[in-house]
Amino acid sequence: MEQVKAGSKKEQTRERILRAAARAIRKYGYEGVGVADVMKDAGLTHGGFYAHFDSRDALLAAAAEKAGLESAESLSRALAKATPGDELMAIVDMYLADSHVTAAEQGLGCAIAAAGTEVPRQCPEVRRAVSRRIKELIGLIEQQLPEWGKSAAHEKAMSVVATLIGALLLARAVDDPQLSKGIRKSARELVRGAAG
Amino acid sequence: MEQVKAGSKKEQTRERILRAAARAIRKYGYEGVGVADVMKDAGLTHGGFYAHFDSRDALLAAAAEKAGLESAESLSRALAKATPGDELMAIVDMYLADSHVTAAEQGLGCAIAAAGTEVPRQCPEVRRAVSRRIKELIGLIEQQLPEWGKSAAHEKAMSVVATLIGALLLARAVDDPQLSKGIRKSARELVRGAAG
DNA sequence: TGCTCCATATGACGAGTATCATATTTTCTC
DNA sequence: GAGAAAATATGATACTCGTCATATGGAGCA
Repeated sequence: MEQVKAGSKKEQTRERILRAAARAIRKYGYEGVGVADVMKDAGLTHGGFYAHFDSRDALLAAAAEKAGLESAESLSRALAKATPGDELMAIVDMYLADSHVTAAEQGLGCAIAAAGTEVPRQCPEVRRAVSRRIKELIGLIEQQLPEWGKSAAHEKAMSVVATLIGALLLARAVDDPQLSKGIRKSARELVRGAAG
Repeated sequence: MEQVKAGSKKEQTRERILRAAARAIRKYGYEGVGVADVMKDAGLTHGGFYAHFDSRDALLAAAAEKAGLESAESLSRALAKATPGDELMAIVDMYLADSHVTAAEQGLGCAIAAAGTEVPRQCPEVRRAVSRRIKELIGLIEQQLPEWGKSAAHEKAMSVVATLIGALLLARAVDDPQLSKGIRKSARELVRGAAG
């Protein structure tokens, strides 16, 4: 793929396609991302797609990266607004909120909880992007656990991320709203106990 | 769909199709289950499929149920072999073992960790089957937490299941084997701390 | 052995897919 | 404003998918 000047028209279009693809991943999963639909969502027709990406897989990899960046930004915003000393639970409460359960339907929220089980079947580029994103997420949680040593904080952060993602996955999967709420509440308590 | 006599030839064939479909869900996810491939895997040709199931969705729902039953049996076997008093950690260690990370590639292991993020997009029958299966799993863990009261055990069980599934999802998604192992180890410690 | 019925196979249809060659429109430069 | 270059649209190809109508085969019974 050739070089594209920053800020050029083509670059802006590429960005629109990428945003649409990131939305599609959260809404429909990796397998559900169709070139034609993404292009339509970006306000374009399907044919021009290959002027921007070498293949559908290349799009998926770039979109996975994009989705990760968007989520990290969202977490950083929540962190900035949190009351000092309570940053971890602010993240947890945001992640396990009702609105995050339904967010995927609108193409918003955590892409790992929305399509994570498809990642092992994706091309290496996607897997690499997602792995990077997961490490970032762990690092972000790790920084909110200052009372433990660096190594212990890292250990705890990994399990906290696992609990959050697992809880959101289950909360979205079950068709019983009360169970969905119960799962998230209990995950919150588990994290609080482990971090407090 | 008409009634089928138990033990009849047709029933046996239906069972073969179902097993093949359950394998396919774990290998390729719900969206990756194709009627033709499943039939071929069951040793049949694609056309005869509709003599056994009304639609692909009906197959998915039945296969989700089947996959849940298979996993429950597997857990029960592990439970029977565990040393008394250590049942919970026996389950945890089996669930987070190296072999379970790679199991999906062979169509084995937990279907929720293999295709759970696709469940919200499936038909109501699939969602119902999966919800039932999740409740069973929570109940099974709950029974291994006798030192807590019934209500507290249920609370804890939900978060334990979330942690296990989240950890396995992440361990399968990342392309760094060391990180995969670290995530599972830390999840194990979190569960041990919460249950011990 | 011959007939009937159940189970499975063959083959086809229409819709949707990724991909690409080519045409058209838009944008920029002189 | 005219011509050049970039960006996007049109249309086609080859393929896969779920679904179904119909044909074939084989088992059990007379």
